[in-house]
Amino acid sequence: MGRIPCCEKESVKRGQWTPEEDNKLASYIAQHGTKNWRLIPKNAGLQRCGKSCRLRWTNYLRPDLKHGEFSEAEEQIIVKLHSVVGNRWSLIAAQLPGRTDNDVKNHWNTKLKKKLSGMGIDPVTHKPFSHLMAEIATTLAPPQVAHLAEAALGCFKDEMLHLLTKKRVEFSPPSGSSAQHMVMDPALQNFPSEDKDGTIQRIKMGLSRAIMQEPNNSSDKSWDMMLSSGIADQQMDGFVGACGRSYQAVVDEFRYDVPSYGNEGEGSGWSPSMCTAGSTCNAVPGEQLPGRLHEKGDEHEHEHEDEGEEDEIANDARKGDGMLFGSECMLWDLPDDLTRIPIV
DNA sequence: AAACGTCGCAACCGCGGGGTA
DNA sequence: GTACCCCGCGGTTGCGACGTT
Repeated sequence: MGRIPCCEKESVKRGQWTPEEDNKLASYIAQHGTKNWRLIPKNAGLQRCGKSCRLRWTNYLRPDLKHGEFSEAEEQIIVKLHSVVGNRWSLIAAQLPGRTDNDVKNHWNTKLKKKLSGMGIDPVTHKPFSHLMAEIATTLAPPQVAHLAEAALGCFKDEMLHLLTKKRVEFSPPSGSSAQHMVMDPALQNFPSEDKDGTIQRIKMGLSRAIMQEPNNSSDKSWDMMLSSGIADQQMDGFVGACGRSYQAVVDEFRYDVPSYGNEGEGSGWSPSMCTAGSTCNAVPGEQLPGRLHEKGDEHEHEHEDEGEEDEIANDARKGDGMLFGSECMLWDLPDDLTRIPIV
């Protein structure tokens, strides 16, 4: 027995709302409120189903809605709350006055996910990619670690390269399983011309560093930052209550899981200072670091950068003093043959 | 200028929870 | 206890706008 449809599909209009329909709905709700959505379209003279009306009202017509760009503070709140509750958009939206769950969800899917990925942070777990790799790698024997590095290159390179070049580059995973078989497919043979900024080198270094990196200790910093960078205590109380978990549980999860999204100082929350909590990174907030991945809008930023950049990266790496790859600091000490990508 | 690809937003869909008779 | 109704939620899709070739 199937569910009874909310309306007769044949008799209702679907698709974009016209200004006339908006007016009818808005003026009806202004007079009668939003009780019983099933009756609203009928009474308002609309050929729409109640569900469609509710959606239109809650996502677009409501007078208290904020339209337009998300502020940086809002973005930080979304990211932080998402790291605690995941895709519970309504919960997250409830902490952002004037924003709907649909807004938040769309913004997350179209912007924030990419932003985090571009910073080397897995948008699902909110951990740096390198952490995920390191967690797996610590349980593996050295030969398996080599395989992991290889697999990781296969998995991440498409996304990474797309983010960096804004071009879809199709690769097939290397067919061999050992590091010595790490020969890129023909598509990559053409890549060196696009690797002027050392993209491939960075990916190689980042992944291999990731594997060698010790999982680091978390700190209280991220939580403190969260409270100080946009979410008031009171707001957080409400949120913690709404997500059905104890305050301490949420705090603990933040302390354990979340990289330092917030500001180290007055700089932007999205600055390169978004290093892993407890990392040794000593990056200066706001300073453009060599390993930072590009964002839309600064795609050409590094086009003509100092040619000594690669040396600088290598030096940093040798010193082990926390060069930034994506968003965090990693150590570099993997044999060349595990990471070598032949560049023709 | 046209064709094609990508992006972002609005809207839809199906499921599940809560309330009620 | 259960059947039904209404509503909210999260995932997905459609389509116009915009950018690139």
